[in-house]
Amino acid sequence: MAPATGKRPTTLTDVARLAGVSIATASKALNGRNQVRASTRERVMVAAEQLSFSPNALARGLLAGRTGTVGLLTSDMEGRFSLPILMGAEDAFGRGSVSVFLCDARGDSFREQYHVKALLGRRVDGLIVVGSRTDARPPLPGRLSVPVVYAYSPSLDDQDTSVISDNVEAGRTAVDHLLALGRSRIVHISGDRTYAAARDRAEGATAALRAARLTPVGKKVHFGSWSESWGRSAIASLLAAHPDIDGVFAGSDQIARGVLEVLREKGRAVPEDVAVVGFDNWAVLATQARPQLTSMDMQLEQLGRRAAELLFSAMEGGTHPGIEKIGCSLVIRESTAG
Amino acid sequence: MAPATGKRPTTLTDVARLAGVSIATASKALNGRNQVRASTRERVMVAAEQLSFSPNALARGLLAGRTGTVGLLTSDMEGRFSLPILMGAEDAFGRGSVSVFLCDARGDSFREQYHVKALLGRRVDGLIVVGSRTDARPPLPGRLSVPVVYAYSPSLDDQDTSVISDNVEAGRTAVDHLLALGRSRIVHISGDRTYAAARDRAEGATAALRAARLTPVGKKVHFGSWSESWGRSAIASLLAAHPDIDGVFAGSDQIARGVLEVLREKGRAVPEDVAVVGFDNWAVLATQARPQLTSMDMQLEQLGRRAAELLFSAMEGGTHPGIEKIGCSLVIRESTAG
DNA sequence: CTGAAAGCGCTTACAG
DNA sequence: CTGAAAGCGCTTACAG
Repeated sequence: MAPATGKRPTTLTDVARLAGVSIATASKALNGRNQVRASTRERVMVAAEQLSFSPNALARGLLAGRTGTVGLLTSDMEGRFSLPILMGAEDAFGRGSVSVFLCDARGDSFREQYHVKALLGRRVDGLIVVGSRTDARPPLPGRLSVPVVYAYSPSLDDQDTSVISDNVEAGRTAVDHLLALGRSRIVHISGDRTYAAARDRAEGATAALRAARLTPVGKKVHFGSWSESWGRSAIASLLAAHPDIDGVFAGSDQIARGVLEVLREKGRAVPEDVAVVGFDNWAVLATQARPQLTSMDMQLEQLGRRAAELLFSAMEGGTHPGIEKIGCSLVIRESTAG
Repeated sequence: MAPATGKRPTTLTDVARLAGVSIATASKALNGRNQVRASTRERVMVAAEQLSFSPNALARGLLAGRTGTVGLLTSDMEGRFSLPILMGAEDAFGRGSVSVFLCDARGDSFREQYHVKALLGRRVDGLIVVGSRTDARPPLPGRLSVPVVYAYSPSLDDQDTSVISDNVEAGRTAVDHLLALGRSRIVHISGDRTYAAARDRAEGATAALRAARLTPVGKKVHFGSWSESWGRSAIASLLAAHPDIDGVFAGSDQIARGVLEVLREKGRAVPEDVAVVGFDNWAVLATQARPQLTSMDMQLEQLGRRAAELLFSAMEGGTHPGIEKIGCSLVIRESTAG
């Protein structure tokens, strides 16, 4: 049925008729083929402009076998991870060519299947799959007809192409920063240990301490949950047992916010008495903390850009099996900078 | 060129050949037309299954004149508003039929134009435009060939279809809640007054107070910015001038968090001494506050559902000029519940 | 330089 | 019940 707002979209036939040429010539004129007389091209362009002609990408895609469309499949319901990745991917693909469409599977594998089918049915040229956590995930089932790049959360199949943040190195960087400030009574308070993100960051943090011939205060990493309330209760009991703590590496900015709050209440000055590093560099939390929070940034836009580059290359026939890691950067604010 | 991962997608022709029928019959069998013998249908189904045939939506769309695709154009870079709206829209369109693709214009009208062109070129059946703030926005330029629904942020053209949250009523609801708790020394601390959201909520709040023959403490609404730090400084100076404040309506959960923090520091018990209501019901902030924060919820999923319904109806030829308002709901937590 | 024709993958009257 | 044919809107060899 006809759309409410109007007139059926103009077609190349309309343009050709108005310009008084065949559709073949109109097509060539519009696509910059050079077997067209300048004046003819001009007439066609004017006609197209006048009718605000916009070529039907469906027809084009049908012919070309590629649609200039990429699907980004996410399960990140808050969009905290996937939107920056989407932006990075869009940037990498650039304006002129490829469009990225985002679908949300909400962590439901049935819905994921549905979206994959819908996207493939619409003949996207490739797929970027963004996980909601950094743990490796099963690859999309079935033999897919287009290349796939896994971002943020790698595929379990090491023949697939994956791009992730280097959480181990980030843990090391965070602790090295505290060490460089002269801190030596350092604790690592992190989130749910069932998350690879928690374990990886802890691994890096522990390695950095070990390299400095130190062990974490309390002799272990303190796993819990990704929440402010865990940050509060963890730091409270740690301070009671180890009043000499002088550095905290928190597994997330939420945890760090809880830590900062309790440090304030206990009268510990940050960063003078205790320096604090968070993780995620989530602006809403980090810049509004007292003091403002130093945090590790996963560089998600860059991750998205890289995912797009790898996908583009794969669409051209390239192969990139394995996991590529993107470095995280340290964003220094008041909580470690005085 | 051929995609790296493989074989060109199977076509109806492949299926028909394997089943030993014509493509016309294969098509009818697959689409449940009833002019097909049961055993033939069965053979075709098996063949399609075996080749994991997925019909080319481009070809279908070309024929049908509609693609079963809707574009959701957002400018909300954090996704806090647009992702819930996306989910609501997906739900409303249901599984079987329409897919929603999200594009991010990042508040840049050039990029918005680009995305609109890309979406229309791909022949979406309709467009949902989601703003980043509640202020009315200029309509998409040009005569579009598909219906458009504006969500969250209405179109300035009252002939367009818009769905928004009822911020005025929400302001009233929040204050009525405080009044019902017996509070009478109420302040409203809100965000940037250049935002319609701030002004609308303030209008509702003021009306509710007036209806109770009260004026806000300090005789005015306290506008500032959408941040915790503004919440902190605003409540601090208000408490100094008006120590008898017993209720706070904050224009956002971020502001409310700042308010709660200072109330704690000043030794005011919440909700016993001062009851606090926030706005947005942003789980990360509201559930981790001390005490947990009562907040107004804009029901964005419902807003998305309604936008999808209106768009669907418009695609069928219906018209719905004007602005439809979705009610916000009060989510009661400890900060007003004792 | 220009246009008639074939074809991308599908659906739908229309004959048989 | 089945299939040959036309056609959706476009592009691209191929003749002229």
